[in-house]
Amino acid sequence: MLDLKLLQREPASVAKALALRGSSIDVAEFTALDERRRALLVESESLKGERNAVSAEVAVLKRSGGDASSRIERMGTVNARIKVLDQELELVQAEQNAWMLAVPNMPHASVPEGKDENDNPVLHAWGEPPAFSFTPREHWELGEALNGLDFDRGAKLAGSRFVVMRHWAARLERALVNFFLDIHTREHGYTEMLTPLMVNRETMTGTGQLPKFADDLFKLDGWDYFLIPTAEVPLTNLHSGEILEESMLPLAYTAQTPCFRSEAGSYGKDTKGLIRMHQFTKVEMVRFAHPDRSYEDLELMRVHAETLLQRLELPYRVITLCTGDMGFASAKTYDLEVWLPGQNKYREISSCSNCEDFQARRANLRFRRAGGGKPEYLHTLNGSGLAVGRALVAVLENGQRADGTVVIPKALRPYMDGLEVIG
RNA sequence: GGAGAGGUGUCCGAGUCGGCCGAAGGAGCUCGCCUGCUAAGCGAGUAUACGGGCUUAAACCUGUAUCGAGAGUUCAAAUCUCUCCCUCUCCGCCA
Repeated sequence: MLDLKLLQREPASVAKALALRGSSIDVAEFTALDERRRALLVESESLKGERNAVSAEVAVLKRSGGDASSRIERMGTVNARIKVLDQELELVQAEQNAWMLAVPNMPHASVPEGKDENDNPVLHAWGEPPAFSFTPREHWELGEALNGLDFDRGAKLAGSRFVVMRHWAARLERALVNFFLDIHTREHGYTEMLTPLMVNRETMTGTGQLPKFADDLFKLDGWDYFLIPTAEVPLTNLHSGEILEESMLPLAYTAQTPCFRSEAGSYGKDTKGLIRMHQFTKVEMVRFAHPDRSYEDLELMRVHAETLLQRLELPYRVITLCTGDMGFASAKTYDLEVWLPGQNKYREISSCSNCEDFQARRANLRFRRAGGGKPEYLHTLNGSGLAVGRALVAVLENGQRADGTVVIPKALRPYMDGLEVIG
């Protein structure tokens, strides 16, 4: 959610910033709503002030045995008017709130301008795509041939975009999870968390999934619970409503969770393989940063994600999302794209974003500077570290050999009982 | 699922027959003093949100709201009523 005061003071510059990301707001509509809200508020509050004053007089009169009936009678009409005003006010406030919740975050000044994913500049690349003396296969061929990925049974049990992982594949998934978590907790200073996998409406609103993107979520029938699409949701909402000490910042959390996504609107995209599933595992990093230093935190988090790919010896590149390609809540995002020889292209495996105070305002995440002062919104960041299913894909496709076997990256072997080759 | 207890400010904790409660008291924190040693003493201050006034802005002044959430009764509710949520205890059930 954007700052109400900023919208009141400089609606034109807000609109300009949002236009960069291809989003338009109706400034006139906002201004009209806000002015209406304030007019109602002024009248209602002044009448309530009168009522409070008269009530005090009534109290005095009653205690001294005086007659307060005329004042009480007069308050009857005042109360009727207050009731009408407050009902109207509630409607206007609800409308304004809905309006505010539907507006995306503004891009940071350092974000390159652009229209869509074709305008995302490459920040840097690491590693060389391996050269094969044969035509590299896609991961689902390898996975099925090696009897590890069972898409047929996944479909039988649940439907399309589900998989059953067997034997080495299940083990590899767990190895990746443990490897990622170990590095984040031992070397990067993150605290490992285990959170609910379903959360309530308020939590989903705090990070921005609701109210606008309900179609992307799985909701439980008969319960006001939603399956989390990423651990970002429970982790970022962890301290909602709290006021943290400045000395506690930055807080760094990591969690591995299944992620559930309806993938509505992605029909026909990535229908084969593990790339786009209704359920996938992801290790997430979330940071609660000091607003003065949140962009340093973003660079740090990006490096944390990159470290994992380097240890796995997987070639990748980093792109900066342009203004037109960023997510709803983000002010700046880096995507890590890993090289997939089977597809012969780079595919997203991590997304690291600084949401600044956009989520903090929704979820009421604040801190107080040392030495007192008013609480301020902190900045929230989130990044994949990494998407486990896609990491498994990358390991298979990059490690494959002509005979159909797959070499496991050295860093992962301790997590696989020393196994060096699959197949 | 059954029975009971409870949800108050950063924290702990008082709120009697509804009014003088934004809320006693304590801790913590901030500032000042004192002391001269890692502690103590003294004094003052210390909620948030949204409006209005003033202002370049802030400070400041002022109003309203907030004592789990919502609704109701009343001139007036932390205090009464109802619904819901959450926590705790006991029983049942269960991994």
